[in-house]
Amino acid sequence: MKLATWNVNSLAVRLPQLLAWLQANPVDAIALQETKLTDDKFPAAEIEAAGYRAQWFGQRTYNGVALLSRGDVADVVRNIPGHDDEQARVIAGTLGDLRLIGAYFPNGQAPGSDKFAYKLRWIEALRDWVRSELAAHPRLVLMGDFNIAPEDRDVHDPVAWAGQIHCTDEERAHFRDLLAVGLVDAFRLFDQPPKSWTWWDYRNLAFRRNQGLRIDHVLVSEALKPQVLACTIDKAPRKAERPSDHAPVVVELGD
DNA sequence: ATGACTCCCAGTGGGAGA
Repeated sequence: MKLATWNVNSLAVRLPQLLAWLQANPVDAIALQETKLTDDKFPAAEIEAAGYRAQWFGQRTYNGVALLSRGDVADVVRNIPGHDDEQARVIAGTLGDLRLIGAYFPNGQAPGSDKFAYKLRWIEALRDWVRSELAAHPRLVLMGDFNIAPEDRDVHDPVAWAGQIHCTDEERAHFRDLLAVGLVDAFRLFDQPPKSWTWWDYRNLAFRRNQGLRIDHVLVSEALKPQVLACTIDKAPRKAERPSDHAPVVVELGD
């Protein structure tokens, strides 16, 4: 079984690339972030024609998430129950005996800003909810754009990024608190090439220079950890014409 | 270097992203 997460930075723009990627990488499920579409504009027909069922939850201009899967998902949840939020950032569903949660974490803009405070509160609410989800669903995957580079080795220039958004001690502590509910970073279960990133700035020839951050993650529950066979970043879509600034992350689970 | 690019909604510019 293969799962993926990809911040597409506008599904309206990236739909052809998504469909091509799914044809080349027929994963069992994929979580999408930054669809930037109201629900009435979601391209459900095109996605169904490509062989995927879809659940979606969006809004105009910003945010928006979706969960695509080969089979039907059950018990779909949109956003964090009990956490009032105008922003469409979470979609969850159960595929077989796997609980899948796709999330688009707030950017946070700058340490000390209102958006930064919102980011931290949002992560705390997510953590509390994921803890309860884990109790009900031991086989759980939390994947998406976390907007956090967990360690310095996830940053192309840790000195320049020190204390900057995505790299602050507070964000990293919140990431560790999330792991502490019983999750593990699937990417770090394996030896990985140095300078592995999932996002590269559109500016500065950042992709060509491989100047990026690893901010998109797949976290698996302790119960799933023994079944993780591989976790990789697919840089190919970042080389396309009009790419998203993020690359997909793919995880393979054994039986 | 308070830059750079891309997307969106706007409307011939500006906010946000990361």
